[in-house]
Amino acid sequence: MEDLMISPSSSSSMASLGNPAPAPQPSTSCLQQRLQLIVRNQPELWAYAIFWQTLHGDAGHPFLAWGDGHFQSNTAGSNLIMSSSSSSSSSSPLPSPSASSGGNGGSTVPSSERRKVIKEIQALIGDTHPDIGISIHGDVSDAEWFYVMSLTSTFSAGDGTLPGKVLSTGSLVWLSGAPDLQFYNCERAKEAQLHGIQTLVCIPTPDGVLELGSSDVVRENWDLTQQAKSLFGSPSSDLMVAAAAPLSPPNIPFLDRNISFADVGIIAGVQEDEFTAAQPGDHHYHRSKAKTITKHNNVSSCSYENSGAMARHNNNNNNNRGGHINSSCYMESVHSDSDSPPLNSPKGGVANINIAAASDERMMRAPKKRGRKPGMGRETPMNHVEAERQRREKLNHRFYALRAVVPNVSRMDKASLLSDAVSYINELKSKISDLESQLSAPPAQQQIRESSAAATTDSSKKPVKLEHAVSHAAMDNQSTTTSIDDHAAVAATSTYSPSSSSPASGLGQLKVEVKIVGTDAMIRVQSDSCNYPNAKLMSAMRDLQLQIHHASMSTVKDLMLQDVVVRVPDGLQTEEALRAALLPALNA
Amino acid sequence: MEDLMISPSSSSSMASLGNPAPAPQPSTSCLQQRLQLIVRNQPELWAYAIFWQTLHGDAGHPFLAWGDGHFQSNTAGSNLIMSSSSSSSSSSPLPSPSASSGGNGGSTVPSSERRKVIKEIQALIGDTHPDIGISIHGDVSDAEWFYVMSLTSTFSAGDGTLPGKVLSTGSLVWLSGAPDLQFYNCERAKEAQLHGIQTLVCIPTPDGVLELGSSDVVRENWDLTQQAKSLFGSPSSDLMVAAAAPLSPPNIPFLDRNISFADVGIIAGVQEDEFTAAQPGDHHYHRSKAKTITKHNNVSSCSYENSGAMARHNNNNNNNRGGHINSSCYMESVHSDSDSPPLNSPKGGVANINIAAASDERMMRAPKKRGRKPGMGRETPMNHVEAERQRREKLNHRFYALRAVVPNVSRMDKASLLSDAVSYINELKSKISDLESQLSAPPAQQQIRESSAAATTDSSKKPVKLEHAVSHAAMDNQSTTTSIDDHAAVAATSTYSPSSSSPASGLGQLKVEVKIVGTDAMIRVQSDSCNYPNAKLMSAMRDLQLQIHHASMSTVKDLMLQDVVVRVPDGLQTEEALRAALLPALNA
DNA sequence: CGATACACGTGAACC
DNA sequence: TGGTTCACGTGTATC
Repeated sequence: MEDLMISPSSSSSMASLGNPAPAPQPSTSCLQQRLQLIVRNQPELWAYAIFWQTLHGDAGHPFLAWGDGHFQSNTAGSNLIMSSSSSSSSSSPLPSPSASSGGNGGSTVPSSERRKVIKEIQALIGDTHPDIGISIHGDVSDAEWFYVMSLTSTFSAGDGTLPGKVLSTGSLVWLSGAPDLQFYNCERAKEAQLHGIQTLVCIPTPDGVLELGSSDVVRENWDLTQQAKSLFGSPSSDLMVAAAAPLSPPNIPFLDRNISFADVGIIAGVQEDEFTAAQPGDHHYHRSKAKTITKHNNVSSCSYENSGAMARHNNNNNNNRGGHINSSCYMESVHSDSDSPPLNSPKGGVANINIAAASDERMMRAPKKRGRKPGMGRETPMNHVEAERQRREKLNHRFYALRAVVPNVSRMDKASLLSDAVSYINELKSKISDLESQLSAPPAQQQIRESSAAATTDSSKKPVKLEHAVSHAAMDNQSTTTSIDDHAAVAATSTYSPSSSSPASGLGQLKVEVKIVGTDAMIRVQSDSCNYPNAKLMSAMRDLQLQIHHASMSTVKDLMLQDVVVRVPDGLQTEEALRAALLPALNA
Repeated sequence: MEDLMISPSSSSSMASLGNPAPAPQPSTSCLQQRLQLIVRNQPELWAYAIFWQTLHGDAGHPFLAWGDGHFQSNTAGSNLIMSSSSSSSSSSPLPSPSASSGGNGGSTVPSSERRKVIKEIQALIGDTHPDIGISIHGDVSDAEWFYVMSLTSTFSAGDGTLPGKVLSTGSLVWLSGAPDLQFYNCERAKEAQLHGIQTLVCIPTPDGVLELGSSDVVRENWDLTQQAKSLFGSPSSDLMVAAAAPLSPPNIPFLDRNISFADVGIIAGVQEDEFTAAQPGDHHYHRSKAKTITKHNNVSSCSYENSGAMARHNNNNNNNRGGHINSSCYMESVHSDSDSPPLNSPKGGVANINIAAASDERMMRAPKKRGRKPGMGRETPMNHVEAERQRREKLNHRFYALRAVVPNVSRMDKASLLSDAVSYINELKSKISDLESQLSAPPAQQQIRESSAAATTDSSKKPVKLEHAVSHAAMDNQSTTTSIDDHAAVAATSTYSPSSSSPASGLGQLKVEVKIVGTDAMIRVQSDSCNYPNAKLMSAMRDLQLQIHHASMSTVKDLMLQDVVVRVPDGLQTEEALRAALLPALNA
């Protein structure tokens, strides 16, 4: 069943240069089969799979629209299928599903009405594209409703939506459990959670984003992502899948150790050359640049019948000077380890459609759905390298995730990312304290903020580095420029100039002095006694997570003096920073 | 001159088990010589070296106190030396240097007064331990002042201080340049920067932390760290130093390729066994546990005269089953790669005194002080492994930095850290958007957010996710989200079980007394210091519109005392009423 | 060609 | 014991 359609159409030859407009997407029919395959191929129960395909609207700005979908009904035979191959290139986002369903939560829509809406959508879609079918069966569950309503959704790259985020960052997102969905910074995740989806996964592919949803809590699963990548990542990966389809992998034993690696190397070389021309893969995803057909193929083992022994890899490149081999069984298969290459790199890349050869030997594991292979000799030996690989990949995904939420990643390497994340967190912290202090205070001068809020999605790759302040953050960023200024002000002087900011407060009587001595900081605040400056200060300090050693405040007439000794927090180690963090709260 | 003192005293035999109390530290005299040696041994100008030695206070919690120090005066002959071998085991931190110098910045203290203070300290130290000497010469520079004042500092492991951080993480910290110091999350770094220190390095050792300071900007330097490790990390590493002293590697040619790696393995094995007994090394520093004498030796190549052939490494371990060898020439030298073992791991370890064998062939480079060895043909070969090592270290430091700013790091591994950082950032973002939306909205009922904000900072690991329901959708499709968020927010506030998380907190220890005398009320609150009871109290009083006359709060360990004198409000004229009005806010 | 960055396989240590 | 994490050396790609 569902033998893979080999889709020669998506040839990798287009990968080198980005001609963004028509976006080489896999053919829809093949898409459908792939979706079904990947959903059914899992041991877990997945409710649906949606392929969001990358389209390019005005100005070439990419966005995601429904490419194809498959709903796996839990009642046996009735699967919901909706297809729509790139209806148009219009960039105007369609109304979001929830918006169209009115203000109330989607789960309150009765099933009958849902069916009606589905039919309407069917008609609508069928209008633009005839080769689709929506088979509606008796009950329209919450998940189905969510699935169907997704048909009208589009997501622009880099916005706060989950697929959009995944598209722009190229990093996989795996939300499992209602809390994950509920509190992930994404509307669609919450929507899904409201519709009973417990696990939501978005996997970037060269042509778009594959989304999977399940009503169960499914823990992050490497196999699935690999299967997804092999199915959607590489156009000719189907070969692999076809070969892998049989449950029991071909029993090329090769169980003798000490195999001459020269042999393997030769095999690898042959395979490699063969595929190097056919399917260029690039695994250096984070480099943008229209990449040439570099690749990084690995010959990986497979085999193991019931054996828990995991396959091993032999990492070699074009020339056959293979490395050391100390593993056991090998099956010839090409492994190009590209893990979720971000489609558009932040730097410059126009060519955000690069084909990643993601065929991996592991996708043939658990060919249909089987949990554990119990008996097995020899699993430790190579399990390790495999596990390590998995660990690396997980770590990398975490890096991608971090990269997704941290704006202004100056350089794309991990170290910069980390330090940028640190500074960004500090920035956010101070901004929060700023805001909260302003909030807790009477709305005196409020016009200061309220600046941008636009400029979100434009994700201009390059110029981020400067004015490392606002925006670009994709999701939030509507925030203010003020905090930035604070940071900038902090930069230079060690001896803080008392004036600096604080111009807004109007009445001149606020005075804040910060002195850091050792690990403690002394904060002296002189202010007007009205409007509860003590509460402001304490709240601000709480928000800054300042641990108070001692505090004392006195009111004389309408003047309040506050002296506080706190432990210097990690994030605000300079007097200027501390003062800057406290000030807005106080004159709010 | 200053030939290496072989210090047989610090035998590695004590390394196996951690008897925390008297902390087997190297003898002071040896310490002093080592400090001098390492300072003078560098091509760069280092102002001082301080060895912070690990002591164990109450409950075995380790902290760092002055072990020994050496100040390298730039004026030739007058070096400042202060020694103090573990004056006591008192855990109460001494007053920080700046605090003792009064409220103004340390750099403003006149030199004469500095000298006086130094003398005082000298007397103080001399009292507890007679065998120390502080030689004060004419001018007391800023750096000297900083150095001297460090004498009274202690740092507890894991706190925000630099040595403490290094002690707890076991990772080297190298801050070069004023900005680095200024913005590193550490008070001492900033203090140092204020005193003209431009480069601050903290190197973990088995017995403490070695700190080096320089008035110049010194780039991260592997030689120094290795020398430090060999001097302070491994007791018998000096053997290696002596053997390694000759600059040009011994010209054992071995230039024929295809060398039998069995030979190398044997050599390695011999060397290994020899040193395994003598100097146990552990390079897995981040695991605490009283470690046995495991090691991880590598036979590394060297040689390569002018030949363009790159030297390659053969990585093998105890048993000689070496990996692939395709390199050329080898020189036998044991390379035990231990990099800066963290003394106490965050997890459990009591035994944080483990000896790390840090003998490395590289530490013998630049034997006295010479910058570049020009002749050195071929630096690329192992420069690479070196560079890679440095890169790893840098990355790790970034990780530590991230760990420092991200609260609630569930587990200590990198992956968890990253994902926690992501969720934390998202949390912050959502909070920001929440606040901003609230800010832009009319300040109607404001107490709702108040509570949500209150729940934020408490460090309960898990339930962080619950709070921050609101907003965060920010830009896309806020239509449906608002309702959801409102729901969530309402739920949060209403249910909002008192104390919410905070299970760890003191529980029953909240005590509130209210005494009304005349028109004033005295409020005494005794509570656990966590979760910012001061902010709670102040906010509550603001909400009750209590005009504060005077307030004072102090924190002792995890207990906070707050005394407030307020004017009795109109609505709450009885002590009971006032107390009842305040109570819920306090145990919220 | 040097510097930098990354992934990989591997040994080791901890649960 | 097995799963998991880590650092290391190495090969390689990119700038």
